[in-house]
Amino acid sequence: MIKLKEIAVLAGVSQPVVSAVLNNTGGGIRVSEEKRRKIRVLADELGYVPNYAAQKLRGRQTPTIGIISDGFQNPMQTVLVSQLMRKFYKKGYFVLLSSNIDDENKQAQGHVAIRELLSRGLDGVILIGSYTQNMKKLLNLPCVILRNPHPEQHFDFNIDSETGTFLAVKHLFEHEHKKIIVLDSGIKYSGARKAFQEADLPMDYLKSFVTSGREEDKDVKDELLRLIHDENFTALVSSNDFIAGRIMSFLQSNGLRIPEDFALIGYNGSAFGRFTFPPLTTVVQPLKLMAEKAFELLLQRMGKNINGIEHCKAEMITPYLSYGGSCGCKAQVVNELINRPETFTLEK
Amino acid sequence: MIKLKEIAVLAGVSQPVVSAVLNNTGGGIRVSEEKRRKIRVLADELGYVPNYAAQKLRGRQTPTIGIISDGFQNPMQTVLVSQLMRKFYKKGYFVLLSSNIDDENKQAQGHVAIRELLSRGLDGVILIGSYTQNMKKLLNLPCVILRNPHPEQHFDFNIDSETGTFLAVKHLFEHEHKKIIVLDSGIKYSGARKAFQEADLPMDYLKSFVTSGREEDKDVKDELLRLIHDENFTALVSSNDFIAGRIMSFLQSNGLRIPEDFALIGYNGSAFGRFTFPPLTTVVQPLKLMAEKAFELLLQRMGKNINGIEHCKAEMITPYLSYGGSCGCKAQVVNELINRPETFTLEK
DNA sequence: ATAATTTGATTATACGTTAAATCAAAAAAG
DNA sequence: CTTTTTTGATTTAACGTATAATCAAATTAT
Repeated sequence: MIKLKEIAVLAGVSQPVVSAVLNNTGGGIRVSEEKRRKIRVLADELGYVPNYAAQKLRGRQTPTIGIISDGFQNPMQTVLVSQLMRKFYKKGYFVLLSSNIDDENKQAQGHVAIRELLSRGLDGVILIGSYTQNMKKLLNLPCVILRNPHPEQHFDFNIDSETGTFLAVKHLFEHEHKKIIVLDSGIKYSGARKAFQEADLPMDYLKSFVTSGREEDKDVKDELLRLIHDENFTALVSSNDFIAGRIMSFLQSNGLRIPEDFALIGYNGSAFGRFTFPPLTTVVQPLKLMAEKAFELLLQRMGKNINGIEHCKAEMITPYLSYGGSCGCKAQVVNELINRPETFTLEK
Repeated sequence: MIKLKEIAVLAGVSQPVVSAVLNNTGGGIRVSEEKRRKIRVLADELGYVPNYAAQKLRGRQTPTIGIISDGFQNPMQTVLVSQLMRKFYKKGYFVLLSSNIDDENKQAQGHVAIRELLSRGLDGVILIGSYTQNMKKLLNLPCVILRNPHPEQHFDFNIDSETGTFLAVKHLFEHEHKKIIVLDSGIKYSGARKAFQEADLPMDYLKSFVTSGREEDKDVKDELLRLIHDENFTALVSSNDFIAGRIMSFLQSNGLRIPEDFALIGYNGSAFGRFTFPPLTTVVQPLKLMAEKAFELLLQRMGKNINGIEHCKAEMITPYLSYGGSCGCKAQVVNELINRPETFTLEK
């Protein structure tokens, strides 16, 4: 790698002159126009790239944000990451991404990703997904934590899945559905329970049902048909849009009309829901909003130099419904973002 | 930020001793067990994090790979990125990601992402997607370029989309289909043409057809039904799996049976194809293979210190078919990876 | 008892950069 | 013509770390 000194020798000047020229920074140094040109040409020809380590050591800051996610395949996370990158770029920050994949297996080795990233000189960090406790002491700089699934751990923003199904079920009530299946037995199911309690409906009108959505899940399909035909369940809230789509196809191929005979609501707001027929009504996770909030909060914390972890906000973000035709509404679909159909970007 | 010298003062030793202890590195320095313990405890308590810039400047190398993609929302790219990260992590490399989003708008500003990333001390780079010419001279270190859409630019590996549709159409021939619709007018359509030429079938048996897959695309739906009912087209190769799924739903709700009345083949091998009914036969893009090849090639080039761009391989990678039931095959679906249903990981 | 070795450290130095302090020569001001 | 200012630089120092060179004291060998 070529360095300033080498350029300086070739240009017949001292090394600080080269530095001053290439950085357009005074530093009190004045250089003649002729030499400036010469230096710039040389730097270009030799392909000079500044040594970051040296610059950084000397105190020069390209303000940099680290985003550490526990994976880049989950579309929710990639949406968050993309949104955040865009925002920080616009604000003049450089963004470094890394992942703590596999760290679960290597607890002993420590959190390579975060350690490495930190040591590369960050001004702030956004942590997405799970992280383990000993990241804590490493994080002695401003950070914001998103969507941490472990309840005993900290987070700043998390999406309120419970309210998601709560809203979905309440909406189905508006379409006169009383017997409803929910594809979850955990937090999303509990949101449905709340809606039933609030509406004073008997709990056996609410069916929890778990399926992988796999092709060979034959029992599940039979059971689904039984619930519909024998027990008169008339609607279903899925745990994600893909499975909702699959169930839609399955029921349609069994002669049921959606939504006339059976109503469906998906979950996640994935763009895929705009490609079923009828389009899915779905619970949208406001990832853009979440990114926006995380962005603002991190800027704030960096300004005040607050080391995030001790001051977590633990704010829940409420999902909302996007109406396709599958729930029984007259479909009023806004097709904002369909140009990248396999992307996960339905949110308004 | 705490530094070695401060620990040294507190421990009552000189700074190099602290360095030696915390790095477990001889350097010729011997330290008593008692002081070692003391130093380690102090470092832990004070939350010492080494200054990367200084370490790097001093010559310490955590071997690092940069991956620069033109976006992290496209599932194809995130699969590539995830695969590559995993491989490099296993090999002991640290991976930094960045994106050249928005750089198109800021030509003048130069390629911030790549510049910043480079200056952070990389040993090799993987470029995914498009890049512009002046990245070239920045890239004076080993690199591998994937999937470059611009034909006038270099690449090492690219997926042969033409052969994808070629294979799909040939497969439909095996199921006795003769009149086939292809949802593309570009390179994928050209693959279909080749298959028709090879089979000596008239070109008007092949219909090119472009749709956004949008809900409101009413003309397209009418035209599709017309082609099927009036012109006896019996099969379709889609440009992606979502649209294939949407068409499947649409046709089913119009009383057509898949695959008995009409056969469908998707494109991309997205996991979503396992959630339609019947599951989609789809053209799988061998992203894992691509990642594997890129990984190997970069290691090779780093070993030999070859600066990629001048030595691009321009190797095409051939897609393959994964058989669901939608083409007419007895569905023999392997559900390897369905536990993350909205992920893009069908590949075997 | 003296020389040689081992132990446990210290001091000096270099990595590439940038900013501050300094300086010589030329130009402008008195 | 001398003094001051301006121009165009050079030299020095510092960022935090890690290694090499050095060194004093303690231990072992002769």
